[in-house]
Amino acid sequence: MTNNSVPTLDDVARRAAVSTATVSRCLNSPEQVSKATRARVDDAVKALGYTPNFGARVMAAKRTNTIGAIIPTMENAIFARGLQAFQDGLRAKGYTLLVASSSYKSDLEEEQVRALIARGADGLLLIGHDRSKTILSYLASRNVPALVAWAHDPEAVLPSIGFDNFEAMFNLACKVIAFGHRKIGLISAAIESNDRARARVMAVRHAMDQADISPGNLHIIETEYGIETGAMAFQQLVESGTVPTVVFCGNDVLAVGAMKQAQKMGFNVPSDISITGFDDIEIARVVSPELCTVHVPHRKMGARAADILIDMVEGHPYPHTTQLDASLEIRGSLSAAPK
Amino acid sequence: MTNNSVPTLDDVARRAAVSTATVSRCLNSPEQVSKATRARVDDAVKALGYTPNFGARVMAAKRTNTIGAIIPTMENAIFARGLQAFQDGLRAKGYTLLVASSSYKSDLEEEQVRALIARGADGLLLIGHDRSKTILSYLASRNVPALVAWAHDPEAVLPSIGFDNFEAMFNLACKVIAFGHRKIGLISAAIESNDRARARVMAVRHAMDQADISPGNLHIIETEYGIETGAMAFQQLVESGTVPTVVFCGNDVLAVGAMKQAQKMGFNVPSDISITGFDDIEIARVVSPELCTVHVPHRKMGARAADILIDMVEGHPYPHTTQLDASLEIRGSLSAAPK
DNA sequence: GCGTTAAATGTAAGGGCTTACATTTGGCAA
DNA sequence: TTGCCAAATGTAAGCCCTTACATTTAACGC
Repeated sequence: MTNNSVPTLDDVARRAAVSTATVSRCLNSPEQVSKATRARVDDAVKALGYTPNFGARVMAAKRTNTIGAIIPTMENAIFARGLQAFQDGLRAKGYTLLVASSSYKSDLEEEQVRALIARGADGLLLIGHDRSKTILSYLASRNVPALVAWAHDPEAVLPSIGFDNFEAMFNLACKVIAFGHRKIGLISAAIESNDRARARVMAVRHAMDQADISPGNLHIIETEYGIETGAMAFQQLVESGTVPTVVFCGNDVLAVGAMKQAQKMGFNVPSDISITGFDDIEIARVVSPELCTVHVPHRKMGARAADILIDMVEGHPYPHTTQLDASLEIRGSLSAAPK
Repeated sequence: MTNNSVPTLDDVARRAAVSTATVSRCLNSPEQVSKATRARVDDAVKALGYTPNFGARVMAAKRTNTIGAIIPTMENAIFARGLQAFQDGLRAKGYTLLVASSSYKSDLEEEQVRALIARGADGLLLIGHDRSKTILSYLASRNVPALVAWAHDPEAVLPSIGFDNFEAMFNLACKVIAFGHRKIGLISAAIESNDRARARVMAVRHAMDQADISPGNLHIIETEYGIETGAMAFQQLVESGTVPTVVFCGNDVLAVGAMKQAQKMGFNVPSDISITGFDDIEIARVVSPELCTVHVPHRKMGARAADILIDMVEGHPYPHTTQLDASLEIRGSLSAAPK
């Protein structure tokens, strides 16, 4: 480079005594360039410390090799883990991940969708099916493929990969009911605009219905995500009336909070109160008793999501929905209902 | 737009009957445009569903409003939490976060640095000071400001925000030694190219030295990050010779693994063996006994890091190093050494 | 050595935006 | 009314790549 600024394709071309087109080809489809030339160009690239200008590249090629992901929060281990696998999958195929978080707020999510697309995301990973028509039509109009993860709904417009939240929770609930539980507490994440949480609640209701347990025996508390909030919710649950014999929790974090609080309040888990979670993150095995929960294959989901989304972006065929199995993990925090 | 493709500035300009320059100004410095015109342009933007083309914008403006962060892994709650705060801070000032993870590998980190810069990151957040000269000079040559977090070293080339890993661990070690412990185990993350881990190990050594405890009384096991690996490391430690009365762990996750394993092997924590962690993530309070650890202000660090990095990027003055306090959390997993 | 063809390389046209500079407009003092 | 100046707006030059198309080179069979 003649001056002290960042080198461009032109500088490389000049130094290697070839045209810019050849340099570009060296970088993008080396097989089209003769060995000798390629070597010369590579040397020049190295000597100048050249890195292609992203903006220019995007403009010229109309592709960014960037995939955006919008998750509710990075602080939930479940998303972090899935996302790590997702990123590894993307990296393996030359894509970069752009992450944004919506804090479980749908207007924020909408903003993030726009931001990511504005930045040229070739495709988007979203969590759950709940979102406004606005977003959907925006996605459609911009022609950006989007994949929904952590949910499974063959009916939905967007393709998805995930497990059946309803079914998984339903299975758990049936199991719990078979253990003799009739007075049931449920600590859930906010249900509005969170189809996963909603499905889980509905599943418990449905299982109770099938077992002829009056809906009046179900007490639901909605709260934010967190150990603390789980603990508070448990306390509220207990103080607000009859003590349940089992408390379903929308996820492991809430469950751990609930369990801690139960123990603090003098209940024995599980002989006084059983507690169940959802997700099977590491913390589930760390508490004692170990948390009975639903195992979700986060990593697998992330990895597969990467493959599918890339197929979508590159125009290859892909499955509209991919269902993974979520399995019950019956552990110490669940036992028969006290007499 | 005349055809069915994505609308451009030109389309907006035409529809609002102004020049492209005016539209651009409306978007970037609205105060330069008269109210009436602005309204007209805004309408056109909305009507067309216009979103600026990122690539073009980057090319023309040479700024991306993007900050890159390279963390070892998203799966460690400590980074996830700090990063969430970091992102919130960036968002508040109109920046977007680009995340990459290096899996604790320095060559991978180097690759990611290049990738992020190639994508136009205006600034970079890195973890820890350990990295090759290559990276440093690359950063310098590209003129991209970088801030180091989770570490504090006034001597280092790169500005940093964090706490003094050595001092924090030293304080903890002194406390532990004051409890009468002499046979000491240490489970650490890999030390090579991880200055935080190294500082923590050195701190224990130093504290022992000061207390005239022979270095022979220290047994160190290096292992990867994870609950499982922590458990295995503990087992290895115990089986490889004299049983220590205390086991320092490089972080909470390892510590939890170690504690679980200790209990599984029939040790009582803390009366047989004390165990300490580092980070004070949620899990530390979930295990029983609660984990004695060092509290690190992750969120604060993330938030401050965002502010500082933006100042760097925008050319404002900023502190070369910012030290935060890491405080001891003496909890149940630490007690006096057994007689 | 010639023609034919494939491989290698070059030429140059965008791509959508920002911004320096040029021009127009409108308000206001004289 | 005129002239001046600031505010508002317009014009057009890049920014740095990729790629369609054009051209040159090399290889090969005869």
